[in-house]
Amino acid sequence: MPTDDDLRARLVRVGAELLRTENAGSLSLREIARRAGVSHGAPRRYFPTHLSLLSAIARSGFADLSREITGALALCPAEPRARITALAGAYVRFADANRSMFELMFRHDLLQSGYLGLRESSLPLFRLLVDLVSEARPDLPRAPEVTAGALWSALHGMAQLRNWGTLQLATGASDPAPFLAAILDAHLGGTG
Amino acid sequence: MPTDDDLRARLVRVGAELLRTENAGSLSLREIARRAGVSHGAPRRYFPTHLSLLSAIARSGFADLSREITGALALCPAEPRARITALAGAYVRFADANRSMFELMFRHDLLQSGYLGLRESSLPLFRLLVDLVSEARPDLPRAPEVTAGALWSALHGMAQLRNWGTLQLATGASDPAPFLAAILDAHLGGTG
DNA sequence: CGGCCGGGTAGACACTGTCTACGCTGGGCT
DNA sequence: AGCCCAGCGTAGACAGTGTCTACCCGGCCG
Repeated sequence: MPTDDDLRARLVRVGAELLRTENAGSLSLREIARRAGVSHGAPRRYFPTHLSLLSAIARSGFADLSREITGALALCPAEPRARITALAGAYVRFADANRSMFELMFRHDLLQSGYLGLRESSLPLFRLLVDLVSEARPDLPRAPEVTAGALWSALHGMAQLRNWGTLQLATGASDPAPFLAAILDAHLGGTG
Repeated sequence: MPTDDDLRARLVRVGAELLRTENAGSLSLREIARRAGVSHGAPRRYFPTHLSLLSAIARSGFADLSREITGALALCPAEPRARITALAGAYVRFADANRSMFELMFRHDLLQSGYLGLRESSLPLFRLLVDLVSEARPDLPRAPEVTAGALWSALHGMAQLRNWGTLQLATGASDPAPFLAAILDAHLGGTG
């Protein structure tokens, strides 16, 4: 239980923990400060504004997501299609397991998106996807960036709609697997 | 300029207008009341809580989206593939043109999603998409709900990622058309 | 005419984010 | 040694917010 590190990191960690029980809207600066055991003015030393603290928390969320994805890729065969499947599964699973964090991570109104290069946090993920796509299907008629962008859109939208509950309500299916399979098959072709 | 209708409708309209310049996070109850020319306690007569007012505003957003989509479908040939393309274009265009409203519409943390059947507001849209899909490709191996869900996920995710700016940043393309084409081709097959 | 009730006002309360002035504490310099 | 200062955190103020409550006023019905 590392409580002896610097306040900056502690605030981010406390915020991320709080995000597992509270929703993104109720992540108040003062509450984070309280749980971190400091006064409400203390965070200001490290984060000039509420939004910048939230941005740092979101950034830690991207790091977690990155970890989960690389973790899933580690224990999966080298075949590109299987790797894309693993990546997609990890993405959707993360969104399911960390609903509030996932929502915060893509809330540009809360996030002063330029701060700390937050928007860029997802670029490595995208590049990885581009590589996997062009490896899996070097024969695609479109640029791999386009296919990868479409694929990512589908993953992200599915995570979001599931997070909102609409997809389950509309289709009656709570298992994301069929949709994932449909998306991957559609963009990468068949089951091969 | 209808300012003579009841306060309930006026509040929703003022909120929607405000949402064209402010972002979803700063849609305060008191500000809406001010712009509507009433005291800060007045909305409470019609909306017991801030969230319920926001939900009503989001609902009006779904109505607008619905209008735009049916409008786009009206001036488009009866061929199903073309109609799906029109629907998709209208969806993404709406998200682009009404960024804050689009974001509010899918903010489950703000929206007490059960209120006024908000979640259900998107069901007709989905059913329409299911019908169009099964009409366009009656030979698909999967249930049309699955394909429609995957398609909707892709549309929605693309709108969201574009709203956030990531897709443009990652791919360098600001035109949604190639991605839309890729998505539609992937799920509906070729250009036929 | 009198009561009443829908619909709006105004003030209070706890809470928030931000700003500012103030302490403490430890380390480096003369 | 003595001092001073920068770094770090505290505490209070301020405007603004959502919610709650008491009040008020005008039009309606009996």
